Amino acid sequence: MSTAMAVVAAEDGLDLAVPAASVHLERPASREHGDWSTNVAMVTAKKAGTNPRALATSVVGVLERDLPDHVASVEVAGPGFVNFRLDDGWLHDALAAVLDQGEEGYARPDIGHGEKVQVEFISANPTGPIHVGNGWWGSYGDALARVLARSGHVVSREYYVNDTGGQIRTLGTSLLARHRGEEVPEGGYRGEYVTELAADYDGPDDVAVAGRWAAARILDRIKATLDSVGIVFDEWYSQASIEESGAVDETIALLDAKGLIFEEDGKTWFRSTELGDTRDRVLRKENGDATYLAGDLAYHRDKFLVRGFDRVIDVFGADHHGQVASLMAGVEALGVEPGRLEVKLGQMVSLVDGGEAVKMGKRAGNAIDLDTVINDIGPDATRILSLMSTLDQAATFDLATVREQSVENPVFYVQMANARIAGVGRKAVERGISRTPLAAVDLSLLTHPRELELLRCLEELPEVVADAAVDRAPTKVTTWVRRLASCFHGFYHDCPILADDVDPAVAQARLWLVEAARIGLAIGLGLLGVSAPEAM
RNA sequence: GCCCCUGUAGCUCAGCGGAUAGAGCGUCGCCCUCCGGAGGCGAAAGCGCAGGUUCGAGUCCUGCCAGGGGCACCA
Repeated sequence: MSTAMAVVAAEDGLDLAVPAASVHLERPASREHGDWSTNVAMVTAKKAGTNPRALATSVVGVLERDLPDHVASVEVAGPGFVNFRLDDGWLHDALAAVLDQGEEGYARPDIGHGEKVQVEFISANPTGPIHVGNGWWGSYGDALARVLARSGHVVSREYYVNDTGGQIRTLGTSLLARHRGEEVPEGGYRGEYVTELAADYDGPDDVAVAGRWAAARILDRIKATLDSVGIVFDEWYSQASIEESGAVDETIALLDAKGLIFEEDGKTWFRSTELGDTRDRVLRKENGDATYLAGDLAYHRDKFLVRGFDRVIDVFGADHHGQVASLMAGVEALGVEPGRLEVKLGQMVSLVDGGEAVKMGKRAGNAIDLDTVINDIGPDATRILSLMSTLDQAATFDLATVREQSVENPVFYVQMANARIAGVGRKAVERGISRTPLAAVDLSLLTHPRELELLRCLEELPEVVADAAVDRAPTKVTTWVRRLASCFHGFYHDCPILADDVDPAVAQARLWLVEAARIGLAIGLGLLGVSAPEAM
């Protein structure tokens, strides 16, 4: 780390000499190009009136007068890159840092500086079982929250419960029909769960009461399902409570004060076209009921203006795309700076099973039930699969590849690395070998390419966490975890740790390297919400 | 018609504007007197099409083609 800082300082020195805008210090894709590389010469050559290679050459000349710690050489390459080659010592220092900071302290880049951010996700209506799309986007939201929390943000996870309105009435109607042994009316909920619930219902023959009763039951089941994949919330926020509190009227009044409200056809309208929406929106219908948007605006007013979140990230399914423009317009109208509300849209997910499309379940009615998938492939596979592709990708997944513990199972590959790490620990105990204190271990004995590769991977984790947070892309953690597992398997294959003919000093250094790998895996899997079993 | 997302290897997906585009599966080879071969090593194979910006484009911009999702006083 201190080495990296020294290199950055060298780069800063250059910034003073040459005005530069987009100077990067980065890890080259190919190791032949060194450990670090900067494009400073290419970016600045034009303004400096020279060519990149010539500038790079003089830069290297300056640097070579006094090389920073751990820098073995600096050279010009390609179109004008300045490449730094480091000695292995910087990796040994990095290893010591991982071990020193441990699972709690390592890879906690403070990019949030305590920013209060709310992540709202899933928020599926309690009118039926949660489906796979919710599980996929939910895994994203949960992992994003974890990544943000690890990178210096104060995070709150929230589920907005749509426990009022027309859909709940429809649920009540459907439940009562089944309760009487009748068919569900057109447009109602026909899934088997309604029949199951109806059998237990012993309340009054009242649509509103029946609807609330059923919604509460269904919400309990949703919670149980999410709990089984480790998705938890800090807050379950009731839509009914917003409407009952008078917040909707207050919000409309706020908009009215800005001249954005008008009455027409007996309805109350929001002039959202003033703020980029495609048409104006109704907030209160002729019968006096608030629309969904009215409630949603009151809800977002509560998030920003009452509870004081600096930033709110809403994770919706792509089928809610149509809501975004009016929500954004409304939030801006309420005086919230654009940018403090981010909406992430998760594209649709489809499942196949050995090439055959998975059919929608009878139980859920019109979608693939998340519970069924979790029971099939397990919570860990459900989560890691969800986090292997980006939110923007309309992904297709094959359940057959992850159903059993098999070679082609990506979850298994990663967890196997952890099991092997634990196995090394068990074997060490068996052989009566224990780790000597780190201070007495010579980490510089780690020189095998496999060892160095593993160290490089571990050293990148803080940067990966930071990137994942900034880009709102927890999949970057998934990619890293798989790479770490790959590096570990390679190391494990080629570098015996406890074999009889291994120098005890080397064995000690390797044991500590294994411990660092354990720390890295634990952090990475923890961010993904995937368990790290010690045996398979 | 308008808006959003996507098009990367036979398949499923990764790829902060950088150098030779990666992984898993599938296909074809190789490695067990070794700590768990549930591993490792290697080969063949790819950026939808056409322009543009840039020293440099899979990545940014425009157009076209193809697929998915939206366009409510429902959520």
